[in-house]
Amino acid sequence: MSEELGEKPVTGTQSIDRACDLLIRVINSEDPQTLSELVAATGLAKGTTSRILSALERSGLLARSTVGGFEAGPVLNQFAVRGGAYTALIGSLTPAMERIADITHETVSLAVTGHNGIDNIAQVEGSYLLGSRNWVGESVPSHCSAAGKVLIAFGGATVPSTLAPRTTETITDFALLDQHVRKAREVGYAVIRNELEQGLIAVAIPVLGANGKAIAALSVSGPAERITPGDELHIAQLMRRELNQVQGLQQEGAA
Amino acid sequence: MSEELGEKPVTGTQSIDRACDLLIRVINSEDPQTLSELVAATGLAKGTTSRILSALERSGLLARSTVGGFEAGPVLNQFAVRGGAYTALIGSLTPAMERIADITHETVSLAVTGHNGIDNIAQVEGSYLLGSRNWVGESVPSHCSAAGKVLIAFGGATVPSTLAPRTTETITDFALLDQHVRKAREVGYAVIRNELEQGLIAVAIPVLGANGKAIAALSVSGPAERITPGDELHIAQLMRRELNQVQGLQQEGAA
DNA sequence: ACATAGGTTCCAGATCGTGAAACTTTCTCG
DNA sequence: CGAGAAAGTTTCACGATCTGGAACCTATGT
Repeated sequence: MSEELGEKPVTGTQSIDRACDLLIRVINSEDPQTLSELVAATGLAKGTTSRILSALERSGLLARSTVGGFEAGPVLNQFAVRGGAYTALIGSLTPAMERIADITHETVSLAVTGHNGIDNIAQVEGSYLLGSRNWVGESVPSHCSAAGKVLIAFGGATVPSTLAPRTTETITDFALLDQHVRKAREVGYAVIRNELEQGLIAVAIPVLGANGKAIAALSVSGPAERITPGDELHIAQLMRRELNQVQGLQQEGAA
Repeated sequence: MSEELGEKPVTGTQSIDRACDLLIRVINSEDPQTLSELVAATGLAKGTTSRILSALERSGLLARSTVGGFEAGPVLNQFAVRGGAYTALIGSLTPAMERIADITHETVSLAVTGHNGIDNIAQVEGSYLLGSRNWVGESVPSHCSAAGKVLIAFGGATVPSTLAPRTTETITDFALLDQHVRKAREVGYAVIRNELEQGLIAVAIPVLGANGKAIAALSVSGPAERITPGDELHIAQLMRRELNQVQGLQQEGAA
């Protein structure tokens, strides 16, 4: 999903690249992945795939599920219970997110720049029945996410190499995206209206780290019926206010 | 740490094995690991190590820390926020663990069989000041852990290939370990007294899965001054009683 | 018992990874 | 500020290592 022309070929790691690809496919899958599924998905030879998976299993990164197929192994699950790098950040911002959710009644999300787009790492539900579902652990392209736009605007992410459309209103033009990014840098927040999904509005502000660059983005999202263009500034200001109250703590979350 | 004589050589994955080793070293380290440190630790050539780490970084499994050195990358951190495989198990048993801690005032731990020994995946502190520190995310050898003994006894782990001593009382004799394991299977719980650390006593019972095998172990641990041999049965019975109350939920945790 | 799908092992061949050294970049300290 | 060292990256020829097809297992279902 990121092999663009002009990229240097990168040589000397074929087998490792394949192993990484397999590993990531498995750990990003909800269900255990069987050898055959992985062979089909990657196009590798069956023997090769089997050998690589066995190596990953031997190291404890993967394990065979009792129901058949591969899943994350003890080494990774153990890593997960230790918490990972985002826990400090999430911990410091959760109270602010809860207050924002209380006031707006909308879903509040925390996102960081991931390996392939913007990763949602925490979420607090609003009280409305109609709201964003829980997408913690999922990624979205940066150009059609409010969090993505502010992260780009404040040095926390780079412009993606392609602007794939998600709706008819998704920004697919680099110049237009640049305009939105400049605007975000100017006003301190970014918005998406129907750009990720029809009817979905989101407003995001950057969470700035010690070096002045965005390390994360805080966002409020809800349906177009409830969040009007006139609400955007108000929501952004609310988020900024709440975020400022934990500004001291926020720094630890950086790194 | 597990290359014993008699193991089949396993060929065809040298580079992948090296990559896994590097990856695991990095994610199991508290601090970012620099290239030089990893070169020194693994004995690999500098160029080779650099190339492998670059590949792991490219895939998002590792990332370069802002302070220098490698740390877990976005792909793994994202995996961690999704929770990993143990969350269901931990969630279902936490209430029971809290009640046990309330009654005994001692530290209660939950452990599973890991890739290299017994992994502690959850812990509830007792009220005593003197107690086990938090060792969630750490592993201990199965032969000197109460959890390890019951896991072996109830089919949830295998006897390690070597019995390394941790104290003068650590079991280093396979026959003696077998006696302890049989005893555990007979009475339904296992104990360590000074075998992991001088003065540390622990009592563990198995958490049985759908197939009748142990999927985890619940344990209470504290200093020898407080947990006398006479208390062991009592503690085991208490744990069993509390565990039985969530028996229905427990099954989901299997897998 | 047979057939089928899913998975593992084998093997010869050449592709791919290796390591030493050269090179570049980033610190460190006089 | 500049020299020197330390840390990291790239290069390249060589041959060890990985590859993929096919044979070989082994469950599972009919």
